[in-house]
This record gives sequence, C-alpha cells and structure tokens, in this order.
Amino acid sequence: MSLPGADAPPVSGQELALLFRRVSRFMSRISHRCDHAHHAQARVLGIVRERGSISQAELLDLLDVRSSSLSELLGKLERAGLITRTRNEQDRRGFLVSVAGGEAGAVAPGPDMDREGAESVFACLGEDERRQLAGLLSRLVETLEREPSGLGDGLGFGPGGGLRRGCMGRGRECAARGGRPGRRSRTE
Amino acid sequence: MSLPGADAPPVSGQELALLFRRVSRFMSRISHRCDHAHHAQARVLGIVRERGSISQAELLDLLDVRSSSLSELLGKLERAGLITRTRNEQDRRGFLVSVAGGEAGAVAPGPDMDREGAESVFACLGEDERRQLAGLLSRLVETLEREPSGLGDGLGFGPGGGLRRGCMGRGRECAARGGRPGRRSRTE
DNA sequence: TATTGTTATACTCTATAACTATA
DNA sequence: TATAGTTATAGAGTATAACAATA
Repeated sequence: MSLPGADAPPVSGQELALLFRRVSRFMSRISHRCDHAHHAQARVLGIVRERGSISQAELLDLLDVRSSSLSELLGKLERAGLITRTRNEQDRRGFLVSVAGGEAGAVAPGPDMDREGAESVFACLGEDERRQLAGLLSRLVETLEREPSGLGDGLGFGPGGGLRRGCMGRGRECAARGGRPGRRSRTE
Repeated sequence: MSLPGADAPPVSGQELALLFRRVSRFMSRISHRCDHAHHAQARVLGIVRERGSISQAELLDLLDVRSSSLSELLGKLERAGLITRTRNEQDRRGFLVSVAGGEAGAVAPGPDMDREGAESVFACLGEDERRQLAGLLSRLVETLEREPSGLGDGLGFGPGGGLRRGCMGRGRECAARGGRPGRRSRTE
C-alpha cells in the first residue's frame, strides 16, 4: 500500500465538523475582526465590489438570507457611504446595488478583506491541495443542496419540543404559518 | 497526465471560502434549526454529554468564547433543565458542568444532533475522502493557529477606522485598553 | 494580587409579520 | 394577485467592563 494513511482510522463526521468549525472561526475572525461582527456586511460589500453592481434580488440569492435581513445590511452599508441603491427603471420595484461612487465604496474604508482574508486562510495549501479541497467541498454542497431536507423532522430542541420549522427551501419568505407576530416560535 | 484535474484552473482562496461558507451554513442549519439559532447551546450540550462532566474553564477553552458568553449559554441551558452546575469543592471558585440528572439532560429534549447532524452532512464522502478532507483541514487549522496574527493590523472597517482590536490570543479576557464601558469601539 | 465566574449593557445578524409600491 | 423591498419587533450569540468570590 503506497497510499498515505490508507489504513488510518476512519474519520467521523463529528471530527470533520469540528475541524470545519475551527477553520470557519478563523475565516470569520480574519474576514473582519475578532469574530463575526460585521462579517455579513463585509460579505455583501465583497460581492458588490466584485460585480460592480447587482440587483438586490440576486444578492438575496447569493447570500441566502431573508429580504428583511438584507434590507438591514444594505441600509447600514448605505448609511456608511459604502454603497448606493438606485431604482431599476425597467422594473421600478427593484433596486440596483453598487459601490458608492468615487471615494468611500471603491477604495476607502472597507478593504477587500473578503479576498485578502480568504487568500491568507488558504495560503498554506498548494494548487493541487486547493483543487482537492474544492472538489470535496463541491461534492458536499451539491449533495446537501439536492437533498429535499434530508433529516426527517425529529430535531426538536428545548422542552416542549415545538419547533414548527418551515425553513430550507423557501416559498416566498419561508411562510411558516402559525406563531405569533414578531416571534420565532419558542425561544431561549 | 493521469492525475484527475491536474491541469485544471487554479482555485482561489475566495472560491474556497465561498464553498466553505456554504457547507458551514448547511452544518449550522442541520445542527439545529433554520440557521444559527441555538447552535452554540447545542455545541455546549454536545461537549458536556461527551465528557459527562467538565469544568467551566475547560469548556471555555474548547469553545473559545469569553467567559461572559459561556455564562449566558450555561445559564440558558441550566434554566432549560439540560445541565447542572456544581461547585468544585477543591477549588471553590470553579464549577463543574454536567448533564442534568435523569430525564432532561441525558435523553430528553436536545437529541444528539451535533453527532447525527455532523454525520448526515458528511455522509456523501467515502472513508478515503474523509481522511483527505480531515488532512487538509488539519493543515489549515495548525497553520492558522501557529500564526501569531498573520495579517498585520490594517483591517480597519467602517469610517473613522478606529477598531482598536485586542483579540486573538487573549490575555485575561482580551484586555483591550481604551474604549468606553459596554461598547466595542464604534459600530454599525 | 490572580483566577474564576457573573451581571449589565451593547451590538451584529437573522428571523417573522405586516406593510408599501410596483407589475 | 404576485413580486420586490421596507419597517417593526424579537431573540441568539458574542463582546467589553465592572464586579464578586475564592485562592
């Protein structure tokens, strides 16, 4: 056997998950600050910069959050002078998000840390390793996206075991029927 | 050339980061609910269950959060009847965290989703692939942990570019000198 | 004094629900 | 009616700072 580690002990999903979390944690920290603060804003800004300008709807898909969450993020970035929103004149319901003209958005405050940070995290991997990792991760993503839900429904957490759930595969903003205004279901 | 994808285009750090985030997202959702809600509690509970009982200090190291954050988490789990905290009689400053006796903690509400969820996420990978992935991730973690900080200091985000920073490698709870009580530095 | 943990406060991110404007 | 987005409200997670108890 010349394959390295061919008869090594098997790796559990939990071990992988742990490793994953640790790397994620580094990504988050590096991506912006200590931990997760502003992380989402940085991500949005990174995408907008890459695209130059992008419809809010498309942004919604890329980020995979609710429109209300995106609204808030964009509001902050706009107030900070980093992006601008202009109405799409073809379909006046939508907006086009772009980097703020001239100074602020394009160069100034938020550096391209989403790119630089990402590079620095994976800097220790060679080209082949990157391809390997990308291949494995792609497989995971594809598989997970294909699965309709994959896990049955018995994930109830917390006493009372309510948990309604209505996520993953959204139909017009999730649309969980039941539950009182402004609340998720049952918390703590 | 017989190596698969040997002359494929190189993979950027950003691409890897994106893949990473997507998988993380699935892990989070599966790990508990829709997104990240209760995720941290589930993680704590998972660790406590695995160990049977564990000192709060050790838990702190494993989770890599501030003691105040852990305090809050443990408070919620304790109020939910999932864990108990007992004083360490040898050193009465510390607590020992354990699964709540009998019903609640050990079996009842929070299933072992940290384990089941993790397995389900990585189910599509064979043994060799798991080892491969684990190897790559371990390399990343080790490298990132070795680096003293790795990124210089010029990550200022937001206008004003304050950002003090005093994280990563904590000396008695971060100890960021400067900054007003209860505030981080400058927000939005 | 140093260590261990708690409490008060603040802030990001995300969600649901209800709403407005446009198609 | 359906789609695109906003606003109000709520709650999780995490942080800093100040404090209490123990060593």
